[in-house]
Amino acid sequence: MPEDSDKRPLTPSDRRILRVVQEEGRITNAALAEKVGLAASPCLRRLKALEEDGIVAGYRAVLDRKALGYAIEAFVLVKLEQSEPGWRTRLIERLNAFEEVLACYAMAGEIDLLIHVVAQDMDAFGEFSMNRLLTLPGVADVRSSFVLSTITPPRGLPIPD
Amino acid sequence: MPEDSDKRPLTPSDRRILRVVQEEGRITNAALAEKVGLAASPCLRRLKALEEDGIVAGYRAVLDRKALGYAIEAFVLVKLEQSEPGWRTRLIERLNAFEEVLACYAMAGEIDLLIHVVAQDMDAFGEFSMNRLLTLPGVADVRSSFVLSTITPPRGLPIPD
DNA sequence: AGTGAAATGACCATAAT
DNA sequence: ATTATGGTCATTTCACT
Repeated sequence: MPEDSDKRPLTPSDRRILRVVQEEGRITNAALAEKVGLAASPCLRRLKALEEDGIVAGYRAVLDRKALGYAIEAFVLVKLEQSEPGWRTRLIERLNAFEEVLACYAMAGEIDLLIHVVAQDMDAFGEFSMNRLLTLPGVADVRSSFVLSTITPPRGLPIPD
Repeated sequence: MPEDSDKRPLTPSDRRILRVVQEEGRITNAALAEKVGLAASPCLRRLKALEEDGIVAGYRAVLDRKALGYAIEAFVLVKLEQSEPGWRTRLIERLNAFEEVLACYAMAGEIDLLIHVVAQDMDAFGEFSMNRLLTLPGVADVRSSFVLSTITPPRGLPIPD
């Protein structure tokens, strides 16, 4: 039922625009136009169209995790119990309410959920994991894997030609 | 040895700015100033300072993965072999060269690397995983976990008061 | 191309140290 | 007094029609 509205094919200009704004989200339209080799006016129209179509879903500042005091970054692997219908909605709400959750994915296979998390320190992480995650209704087990270093920092999707 | 230069404490205004730009990275300075209750000029000065200090590391447009034709999103768990010094640098280079890698983390514990990946379809994913990842020198084993749905879409860090 | 809005920098005010 | 904050205004640049 959720249908991909209309997949207008991307023009080469669109692709160039996407490549740039994915890396420099706050670039001015004037500078963007120059980079992609368009005049300002058509460049802005294309960017707006990409936003309109949801291809550009939004813009975010990327903040420095450590500078903000989050020493711990981890991925938490969650197994769920077989449970009543409706668990999903409630669980999503509860998870989204945890500020330390950066992202959460429902997965195929052994692990049911993969949760990307930050915490100020190990104590805070332990409190989150033990007292808040594990006690959620439907959660059977949690296992945590800690990030030692970021080899490839989060970056954009490839934009094929 | 890379030391956190100077941790200027964040003012309440800084925090408000960070909360906003993390969600609306392309907001105009004028609108940002209004939202955080500052005049345009000091607001811009603070934002620039936050960028200067690396607290704001950059800005990115968030693109729609499916709209761009990536049906597959997965996390690949990699185990490495004991290997010669210098493996790390070479491996990082090789990994970064793969466009389908959205992020890659060195992890503590059983799994050595966690790689966030997209692919157009299963064929493309298989080709990447089998022919390109697994054949990298030093890679002992890869296991893939596929994303079924995104429960909490990637969002910003919590900014405490 | 033109008009209104935004960005940017020079300068001032106030308060806390 | 110095430092750190915010404000006002004038000029340049940009967004958008």
